[in-house]
Amino acid sequence: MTIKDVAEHSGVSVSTVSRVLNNHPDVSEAVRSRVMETVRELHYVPNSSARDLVRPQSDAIGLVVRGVGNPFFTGVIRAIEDTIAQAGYTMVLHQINSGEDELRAGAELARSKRLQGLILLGGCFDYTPEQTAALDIPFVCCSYTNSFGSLKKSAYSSVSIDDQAEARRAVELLIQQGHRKIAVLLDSIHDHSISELRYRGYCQALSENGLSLDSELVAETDTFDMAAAYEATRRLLEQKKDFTALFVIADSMAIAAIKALRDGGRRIPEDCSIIAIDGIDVSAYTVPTLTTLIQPQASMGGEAVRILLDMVERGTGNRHVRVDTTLRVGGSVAPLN
Amino acid sequence: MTIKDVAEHSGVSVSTVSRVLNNHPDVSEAVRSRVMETVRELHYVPNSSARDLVRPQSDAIGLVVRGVGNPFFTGVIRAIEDTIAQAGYTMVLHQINSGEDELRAGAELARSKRLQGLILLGGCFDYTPEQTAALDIPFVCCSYTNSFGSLKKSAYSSVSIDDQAEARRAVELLIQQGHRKIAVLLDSIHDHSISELRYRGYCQALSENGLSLDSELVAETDTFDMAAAYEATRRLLEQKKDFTALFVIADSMAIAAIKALRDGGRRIPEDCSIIAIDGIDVSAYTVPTLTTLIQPQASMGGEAVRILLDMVERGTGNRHVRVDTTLRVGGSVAPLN
DNA sequence: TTGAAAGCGCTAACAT
DNA sequence: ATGTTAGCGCTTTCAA
Repeated sequence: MTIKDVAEHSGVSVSTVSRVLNNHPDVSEAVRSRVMETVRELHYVPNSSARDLVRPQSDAIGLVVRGVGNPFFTGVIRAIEDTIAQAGYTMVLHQINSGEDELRAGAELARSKRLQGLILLGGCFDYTPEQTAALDIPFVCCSYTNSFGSLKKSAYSSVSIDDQAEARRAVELLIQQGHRKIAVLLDSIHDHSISELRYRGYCQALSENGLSLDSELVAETDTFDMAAAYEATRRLLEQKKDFTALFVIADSMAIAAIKALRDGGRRIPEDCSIIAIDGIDVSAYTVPTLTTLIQPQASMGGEAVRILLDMVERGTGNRHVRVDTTLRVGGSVAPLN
Repeated sequence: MTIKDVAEHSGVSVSTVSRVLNNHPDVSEAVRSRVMETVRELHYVPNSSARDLVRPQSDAIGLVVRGVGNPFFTGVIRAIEDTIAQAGYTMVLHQINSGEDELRAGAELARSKRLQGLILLGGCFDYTPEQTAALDIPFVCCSYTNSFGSLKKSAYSSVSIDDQAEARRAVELLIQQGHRKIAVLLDSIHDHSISELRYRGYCQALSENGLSLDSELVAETDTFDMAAAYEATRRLLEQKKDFTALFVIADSMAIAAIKALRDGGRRIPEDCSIIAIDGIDVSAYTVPTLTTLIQPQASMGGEAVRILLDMVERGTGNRHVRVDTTLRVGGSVAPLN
């Protein structure tokens, strides 16, 4: 079932069918409707490989996401999709899993779909110039930076929060409430990624406020999943450490931590305050509502697209945008009694 | 940057480059390494449109998902991806939004990627034969059926739970605990979809147990989002209806309902029991843990792939598989005191 | 307004 | 072991 079949079936040439399919004006109404009729009848769908192959360039913007299931990403993806569509472009989403290399995936997507630009969501923080060289189109890192890599600032674009500063802010909010024994729940202190940055902010807040770091109050999960977060929190409790507050580096982990604490007999916030960073939808429905620093998912997505389109359309250079979080005052933080 | 550039740059012909790229055995080691070197140097990535165009057929299985953000889907998607990979095929994921037509999207994907088969996740329950005719490859509906459409059983495959029966089971669990005033929280009683089926189960359980349907105990949200579920539950409470139990058609909505009830001063389960259907990860971390009928995400995904590959490889006919839910006994249901 | 034909980048015969 | 070449399905000049 090709355009040729449609052409023969309607008694016209392939170029005429192509014109009809692409809404070219110079086709008689009679022919147009005859062709459309055939298309319907034959359930013809154009082969987009062939289409993409021949078209000089597409209107496609690529989005490579590591883990579409990540609830934090869903809001960002929605914003990206909307902004791209509004600008008259098409979004091509490509999902990869934790093992895959997002730069290779992006490069491949760029070729195969003739992308105009690329947005990366949930990538690594440690690219080298050699790795990004494979990408010959503009790209922007959404919700992360190259803090642990060797890329020059001018070699990539990014939209992100200041992870370390925001983590520090979160921990300081706890300190301001009188807390001194503050535990932290994170993926790993050496992941060369978001977890490490936020851990630095935690350390910074402690030291700036004259508190010493107690390694027994640092709970590592080695993953971002909730079961691990629950277990790590339980272990923290078992050590009978007398922490009165907990900083969690992600909302989803905090949801599990809340349950572990309550299952362990701690009331929140009376016995233990808890604060996190992310601001995913579901964490607004915990009991008590999770107090968290909300990353502005919508504006991060929108900004990423705007930076990219500026580069694509106007040839502007790479840009880095820092966005601020917003404190969601839930009920999970209280002054130390 | 095409295969031709690579060929010229390495001083060989395009076919030799193609052979190297596709791991054909009949290439000398010297030439192979020289070509690979050039590929790296030039950051060459094959144009997959051209590739797909020329290859007789691919090893691709398509997955069209309405709303990758839906937490229920993530487990299913993971299972589908794993099973497809294990069988030596490649998964092509295509995400669509609520407005788009999954059949058209699937047909387009099938063409463009030369799919061997298609899995639909989150589609409509009311296809007509005309609509599915556009799809000329085997497909299976995952987590839904054609209950409201006119498709013959032999015209499509499906993997799903028996929505009506499972809803009835959930409500009966509440009745067995002595509850008589049972409210229901759902999307719409006339959505020609999952919500309507589960509502039927609710009605059936009531009537079979001699309970009358009270329309004031039916809360419709007209959407699946949590904010609407929260509001609808709040309204239910405001009517001061004396229900002692609540059946919610989806876990995510139940999470919001729990909060609304607790914010309204109801204790769970002492003042109000709550049960749902789905079994998403996060609902295991509510306080109390949500009691729910778990849809076996992993086996549903795996089964969908197996049905599809049977059709693709062995030419077997369409098949329909019903899977059972598993009760997760949380802490949100208690006997009527 | 329509048709003929070139060519997009690639793979796979078919030659050598 | 390597090169030459014919298409895959489509869009787009160029001619008529």
